[in-house]
Amino acid sequence: MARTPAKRPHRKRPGQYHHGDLQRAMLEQALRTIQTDGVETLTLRAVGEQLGVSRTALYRHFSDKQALLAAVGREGFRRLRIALTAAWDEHGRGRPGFEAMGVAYVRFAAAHPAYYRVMFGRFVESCSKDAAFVEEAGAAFRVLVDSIVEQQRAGLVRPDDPSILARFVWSVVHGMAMLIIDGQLRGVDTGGDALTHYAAGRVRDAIRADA
Amino acid sequence: MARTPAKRPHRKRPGQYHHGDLQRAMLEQALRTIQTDGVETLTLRAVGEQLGVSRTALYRHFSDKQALLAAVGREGFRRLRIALTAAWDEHGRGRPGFEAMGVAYVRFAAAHPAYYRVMFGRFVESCSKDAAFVEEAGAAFRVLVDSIVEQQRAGLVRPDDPSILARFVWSVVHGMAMLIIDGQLRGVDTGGDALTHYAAGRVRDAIRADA
DNA sequence: ACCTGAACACCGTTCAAGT
DNA sequence: ACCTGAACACCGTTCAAGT
Repeated sequence: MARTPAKRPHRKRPGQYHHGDLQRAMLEQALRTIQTDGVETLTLRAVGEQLGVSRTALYRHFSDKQALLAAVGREGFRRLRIALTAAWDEHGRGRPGFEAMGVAYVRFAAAHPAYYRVMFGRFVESCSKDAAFVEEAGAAFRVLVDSIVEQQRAGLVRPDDPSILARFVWSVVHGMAMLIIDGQLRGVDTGGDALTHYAAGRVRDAIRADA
Repeated sequence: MARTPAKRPHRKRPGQYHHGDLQRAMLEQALRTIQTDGVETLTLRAVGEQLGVSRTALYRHFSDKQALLAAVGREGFRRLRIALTAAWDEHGRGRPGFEAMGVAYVRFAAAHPAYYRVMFGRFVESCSKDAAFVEEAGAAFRVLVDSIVEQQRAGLVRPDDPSILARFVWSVVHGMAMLIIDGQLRGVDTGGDALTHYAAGRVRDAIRADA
């Protein structure tokens, strides 16, 4: 998976007044905080403080806290889409590629749980007003739909409506991702590897053309 | 589905000092608020105020806000389990019964989204310390596992490890439930009926013994 | 045993003022 | 244009005191 190095956003020098690229720095700082401490403990005050900037400086660059979170979620969907495309391409754009996509999806969620929580769940309601967020989420979903259409053309997948088929597969990976993130599999299959592998086989049987 | 009438918890009379059954009243009031306004807007202060009681009275009955939410989630799992058992029993404890369980699961989530959000997602971490919560969640899961074992004995379902098979099915319904609740299907299949119906057929093919 | 009221340490957000 | 500082209206939680 393409991993962007977690470079720390620079603190403002005490002397200078302007930060430089405060918008970007705030997004990165929010990301770091969310990844280490979770979304629920993210405060605008702390973000400002860690950048050596007033706690209200954020409002010059984001309309409010929700807008900051929408930007985080949007970045998450971008990374997820890249991970999915890479898996699909690198494994031959067929059944193995499709399975690799599923694995990549679950791994992304397991590796960036806080990220994933911002992308889905409870913020989405307010994020749905953010056009860029919706667009990025749609782009990620389209990778899945396209891969299904391509497999249907190759006679690998049953010729049902691709978008409902995609929503079914999405449900499976999303469900696994959430169960893993919420620690619902803790103890029996913490990372969800056994489940992911098993589900890959079941989904293959569920959607194959030659059933 | 068995629906408990949403009887409003009684306000304390201004004159009297003791409320009576404040613990129960607070749980019910929290439920009402969550169902109408969502979890994120639930405040202990409002709960107290609506019951005509001081905003700190709650601490006599719950250790903190998390404990209140754990009690809500626990009640949610109880109702979900009852709905699942009813669907399974009333449709013949076979393939139709299993499909009815799946439908009942998704319907429960769609009908009580805020409930479902408390049961899963982000609170679970702290709820996992609450023994009663964990027990109730386990009981609901066991209904699913038992139904799978029963179908395996009848030769209807492939003889894989029942618990991993159950986790796969759980992922499917949980994934659908979350997508519906988060409004991710809004516009195309808002209530998720088309998806639920389609998924039922796919899951049947995925887990059938005579594949 | 059960509840209150004031107090504490937090929030997000606004707005006039500074640079 | 960008940032600050004080202020406002909220939170959850603690704790001594009342009934």
